[in-house]
Amino acid sequence: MSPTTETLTAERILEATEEVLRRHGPAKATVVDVARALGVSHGSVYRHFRTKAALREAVTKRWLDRTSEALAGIAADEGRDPEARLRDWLRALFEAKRRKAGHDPELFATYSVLVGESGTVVEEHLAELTAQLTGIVEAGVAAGSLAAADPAATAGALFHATGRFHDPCYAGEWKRPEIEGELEAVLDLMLRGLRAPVR
Amino acid sequence: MSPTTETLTAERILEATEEVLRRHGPAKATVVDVARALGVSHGSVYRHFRTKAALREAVTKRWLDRTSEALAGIAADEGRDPEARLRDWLRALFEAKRRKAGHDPELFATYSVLVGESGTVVEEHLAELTAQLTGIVEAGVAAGSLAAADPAATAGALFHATGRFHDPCYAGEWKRPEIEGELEAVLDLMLRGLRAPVR
DNA sequence: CGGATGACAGATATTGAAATCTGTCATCCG
DNA sequence: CGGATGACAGATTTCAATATCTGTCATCCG
Repeated sequence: MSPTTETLTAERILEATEEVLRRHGPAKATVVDVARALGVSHGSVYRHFRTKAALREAVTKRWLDRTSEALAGIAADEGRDPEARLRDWLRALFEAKRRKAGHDPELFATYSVLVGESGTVVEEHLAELTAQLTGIVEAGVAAGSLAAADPAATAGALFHATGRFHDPCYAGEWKRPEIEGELEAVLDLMLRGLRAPVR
Repeated sequence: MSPTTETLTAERILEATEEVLRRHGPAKATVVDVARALGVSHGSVYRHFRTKAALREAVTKRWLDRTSEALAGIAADEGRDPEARLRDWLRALFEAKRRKAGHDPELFATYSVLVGESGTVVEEHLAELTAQLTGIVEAGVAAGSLAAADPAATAGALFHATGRFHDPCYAGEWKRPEIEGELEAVLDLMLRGLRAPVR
């Protein structure tokens, strides 16, 4: 089962890096460890990723992209009521984060550190999420059920106002049982404001 | 004016501790430093505060109480329109935090660390702030200008939804120029939902 | 007597020498 | 020739010895 028989691809390096990060944590995971796990020299890893930071960013991007893709399904479900989609999307974002943080806190902490390092990648991820939200708000405006002068700004406000329920810096709060009710209270307050006045 | 001539009070110890924290930062400030600054032995400090943690908590409490008192003025101004008071209170909270973080980032970071250590004290501070907010919401409900079935829950939602604009973990964001507009967008969205429907 | 002191034990932090890591590149191999 | 290698320099981390700190308490002093 010598891994050296397969070609060394960026993909295989990323998988090995995830494994090394899972095992050693963000502080102790080294490029040498990754190379060792793949049975190659560390020089070979540098052929595919210019720096250790670039390698870590690529791992972070993969992880963030998995979240985006899961949510894209809800955002794109054109058949459903936009208000319900908005609620479900924000609830799904919260549940996904909470599940990860609760199920494997160390791995979640590891990725939180990576996210803190990877400026550009994170910005793009947040832009993608906000774009999905904007799409839902626009659908609501088009259908006449939601009122928003500037859907993109409104989506931003929705995302910022729910930070407590998706930002890793609040991960400790997600264990408290009241947290679900707190999300519902924020959702109720905001959606009351978003609903188009009945004429 | 040798300080040794004055009596050693909890108050004087707190002042000296603030000074030592300001100078050395949270990691390097020791009880021995505080005693040295006061010209006494460190055993004397332990006569007034059972542990180093208790001393740090007392310093934290003083700092947090200063913020609460400044905001209490806005919350208690019964003469003004509750919606305007709500906006001003949340804006004042944001401005106070932003000013501190911008003016002396090191000191702000120091207090952020202390806040992270001082569980109970911080909980009480948050309870006090939420109580002030609840008072404003109740005044609005009483005046008929705001609609809230459960003012305390609504106040909690308002506080949670504006976390981005007062929680120290977002201090880095407060330097961006767009941040003021983002707060206004969140306030607009929430206050639209809070406003009592015109009959 | 009530409050301040400083010696002390165990816990924590600092320090500097040795080990390891990052990133490069001349060299090797299929 | 194109990709893998491992020696290397400089940066970073580890580790163990050393120093400092926390919290207690028997003792001292006004």
